[in-house]
Amino acid sequence: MTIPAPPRRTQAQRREGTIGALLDATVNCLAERGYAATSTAAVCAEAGVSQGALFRHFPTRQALLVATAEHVATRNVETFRATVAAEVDTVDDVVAVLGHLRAAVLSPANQTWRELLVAARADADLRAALLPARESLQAQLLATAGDLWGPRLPADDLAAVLSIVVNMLDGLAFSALDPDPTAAPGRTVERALRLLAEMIVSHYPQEQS
Amino acid sequence: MTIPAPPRRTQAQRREGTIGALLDATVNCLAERGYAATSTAAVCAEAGVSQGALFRHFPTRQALLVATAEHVATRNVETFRATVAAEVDTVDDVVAVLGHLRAAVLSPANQTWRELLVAARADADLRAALLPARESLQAQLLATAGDLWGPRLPADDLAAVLSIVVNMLDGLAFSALDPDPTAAPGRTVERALRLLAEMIVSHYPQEQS
DNA sequence: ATAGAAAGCGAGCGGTTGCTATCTATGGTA
DNA sequence: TACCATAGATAGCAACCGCTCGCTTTCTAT
Repeated sequence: MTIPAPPRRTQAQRREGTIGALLDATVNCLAERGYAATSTAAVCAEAGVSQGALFRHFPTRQALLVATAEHVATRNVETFRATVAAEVDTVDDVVAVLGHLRAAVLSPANQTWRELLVAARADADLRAALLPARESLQAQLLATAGDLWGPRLPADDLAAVLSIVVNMLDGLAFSALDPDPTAAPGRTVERALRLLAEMIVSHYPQEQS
Repeated sequence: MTIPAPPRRTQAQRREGTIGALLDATVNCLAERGYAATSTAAVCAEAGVSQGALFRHFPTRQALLVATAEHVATRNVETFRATVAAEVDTVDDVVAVLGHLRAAVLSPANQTWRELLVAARADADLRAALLPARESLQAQLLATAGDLWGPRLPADDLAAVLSIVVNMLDGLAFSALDPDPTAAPGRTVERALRLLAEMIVSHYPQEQS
């Protein structure tokens, strides 16, 4: 009948725990319900934490969102890095990479990032906070792509190809109205990705090995 | 000292006038301040109309936004149609068309459409209202592109190319953090557009005339 | 053991939101 | 003219928002 002894945690552990829960909850809320519906109350409910706890660690809602942005930015970099860790020679290889990238772009972390991006358009402070994270993300993405394609094409062209690919995938994700965008809305997306792969490979033929 | 005689307007004219003013005001609010800041009060202030007038013609805020979506959808079709009304033979021609398309995508009407797109992700009713408009828009876009490129490449490939182009431009617009995305954030966007044009032209060489 | 600091809680405050109820003004109709 | 339906204006309501404040609980240092 006795209440089980609560686990003993140091203050830093408690702090880190609730902050982590709040950040994860914010990511979930943003990805599932969108920016407007991500109220402090909703985040606290999802995190299993009171509002007082939230405002102890984040002075304002905006601060929480900025912290969440930086949180998912690092996650996204890791995801991308893990996604393109493959050899690319044939068209099918490129198609496979594009498919994996597409799945990564549709992940909750990237969904959250996108939600924050559009919100930043109407919020100068959030925009200022997102800019460096975005540049760092792009730089790391470029470096990762360089490891894969470096010898195959000049650096400027690599940035251009990357811009085409990621912006297309982002545009696809932004404009997706269906709850599951990978479901069959016609094959034109798959066809477009394969066409893009063919164009890239034929425009930059592999070095003779 | 007498108040100048108010112009005599029929009821239908009054109705149409305020509805038009409300729709235009909603487009402006969405494009400039974003979805969340587009409150009924803000729209009414921008339109120079009372809230009572708004709720007479639109039973709910959502209905206003849905009507606005259909409003800008037709506008966007016209814009696109006017944008691609050019001959395309050389790479420079394609680059020019892509540039015009980019400008069109960054226009307020398309900005509004994008704002509604992301809002629809968290709003089933708005999503249901946007779906047919989106399909119609895509179909008309495809038809227009067919007039330009029809003899040059098979229909399936045309849809794929179109998907690549518009999704890339959309992604570019969505991810733009700067107030003026056309300003010089490096030349990589221009480079990417030119590269894309080269790829398209070389992949689908023009028919011998 | 005890005092102080940090973490967490939840009631509540001012402000804004979408929307309604009530009233007046205006155009159509006999 | 008299009458009515429609259009528009104004005031205000209930709900929700971000955020604050006083309080209790939990860890740390002496």
